Amino acid sequence: MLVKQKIRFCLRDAVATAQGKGDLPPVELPEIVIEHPQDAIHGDFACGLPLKLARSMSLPPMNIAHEIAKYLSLPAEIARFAIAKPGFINFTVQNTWLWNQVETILSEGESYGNLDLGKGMRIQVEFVSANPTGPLHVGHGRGAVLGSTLANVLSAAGYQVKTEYYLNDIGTQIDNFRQSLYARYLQSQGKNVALPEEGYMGDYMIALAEDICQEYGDKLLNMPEEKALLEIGQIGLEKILENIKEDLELLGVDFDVWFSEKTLYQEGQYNEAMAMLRNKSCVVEKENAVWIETSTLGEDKDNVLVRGDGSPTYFASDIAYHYDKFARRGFQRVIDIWGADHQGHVPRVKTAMAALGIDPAQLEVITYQLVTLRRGGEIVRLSKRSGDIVTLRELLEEVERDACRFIFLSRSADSQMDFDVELAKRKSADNPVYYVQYAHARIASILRLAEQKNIQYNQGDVSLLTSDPEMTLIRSLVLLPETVEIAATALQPHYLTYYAQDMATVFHSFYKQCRVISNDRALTQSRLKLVEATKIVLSKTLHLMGMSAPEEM
RNA sequence: GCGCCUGUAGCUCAACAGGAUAGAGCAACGGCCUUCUAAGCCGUAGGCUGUGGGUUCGAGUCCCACCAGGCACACCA
Repeated sequence: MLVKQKIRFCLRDAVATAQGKGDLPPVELPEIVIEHPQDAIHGDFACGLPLKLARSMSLPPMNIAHEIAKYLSLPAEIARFAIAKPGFINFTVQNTWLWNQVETILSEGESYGNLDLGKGMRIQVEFVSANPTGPLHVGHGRGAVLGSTLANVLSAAGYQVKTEYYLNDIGTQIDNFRQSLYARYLQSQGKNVALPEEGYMGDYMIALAEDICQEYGDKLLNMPEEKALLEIGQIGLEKILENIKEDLELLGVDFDVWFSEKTLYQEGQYNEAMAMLRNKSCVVEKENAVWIETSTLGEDKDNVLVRGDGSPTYFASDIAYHYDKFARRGFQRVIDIWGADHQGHVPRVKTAMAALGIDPAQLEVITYQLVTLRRGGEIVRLSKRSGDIVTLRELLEEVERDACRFIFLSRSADSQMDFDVELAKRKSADNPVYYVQYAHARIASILRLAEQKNIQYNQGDVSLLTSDPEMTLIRSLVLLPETVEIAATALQPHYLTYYAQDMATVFHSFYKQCRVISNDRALTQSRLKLVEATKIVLSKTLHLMGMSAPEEM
């Protein structure tokens, strides 16, 4: 159990005791929030509970604090507490506990920081899921980094995580893609044909068509259009999917499952979900189409499930898909990561889940704001169909993977993001990620030197670590578990980037002030333990973020 | 027009479900390498947290109104 939690309990018990003895009025307790004071002078943990209780108890906060204090029985990790105006109770941890944590980190290695929050619960994280009709663009990169990091974090927090990419391999856009590609192919073969009105206009389609010409020649010319369309569509899809997979690999992202939309129609999920909706009588036929009456379920309007031409909409597929996640595969929680342009879709899907008898709270959708791309001062507009896009590949050819991940990760999903390609390229060398990795490499270098000098330190005495830089460093190390906790609970992996930077700052400062390998044999051994623990924590944090922890730079 | 997100230092962003003096990086300025990596350290400067009300012992954070930007409101996905 985290120390934070133990403090929470000891406060709760103290209030209950005080209330039992009649020293405090019997009011209901609010949630007890334990935080880290900004100023170290106030100790390691702080709680403003007396302030929160002042109103309901009609007593001055300082009086409440003193009453609580009378009955506090401190957990072993805490050395002392203090009451501070206007009504805080501050706690300071035992040095022995901090020293023990260094040993704990050394013995646990990179499993340090892992938690049992999820208790093995099965959770799915679905992300990217871009249509295989064109290359990934920069925005998809953001979703990919967000999703893969979140999956790592949840896994560390004790969930059984599966990652998934939903492949839209059927439907209107795929038909459109086929026709666009076929037109480009015919053009490559010297035919004078026009592209479909709303077709995919990007130059990559020309390159793709030429690529197919190289490989297949005029083979597709000599077959009926119907057949050629299907054939070329399949070939094109596979090639683009291959590209998408390469892009994701460059970004260090992979998936446990690639889920094909088409299979929803082949394996019955679609029919089952639709039948269930009909049974709940929230499906009607009107205006020559099949609708779900979402308006009677709390939405603004009804939505079409099956078009006039008999083909299901994306929404219908999505209902079947999520039905599959919960009803067939039994995930207890599902996290979807979508671009903000799908924002409006969230309540509809949740409403449909409720109609299927699935608790909508089991589905959590994280929408990330769109990436605005700049080249210098100029804004680049993104549109796959018009083709004027900056691809993820283009970005990755210019900006290194770890740097790219760090930039995407260091903004909260809610905030719109400016990604200046020029800047990212130019500044790649002083991106914060290198600052963090440099700290790791520096430690590796110290440990190499210790090895060269044949210094054994497993008998090192960590209680020799008493100076400010040393204790500050240990205090930073022990924040890893709660950083994982908050990132996993809030589903906000950007906390990791800030923790990583803090860790590096504290280490670099320690490094400047404390020589590790010195003539003081005993101190050398204890400091070697400390820096090795630091290396573990840095490495773990970098790995959670999907970045490398280099031994040298 | 309805809804969602955002507005914090010159720029890019944080602020741990309301807390103590709002923090980093970059850019600017001034110092620090005969010792384990200077991709580093130490310091200076930079703010009416978009505006106006409200709730609270306490508001960047919650509520209302307004201003500005983004997204979305399809028988596209």
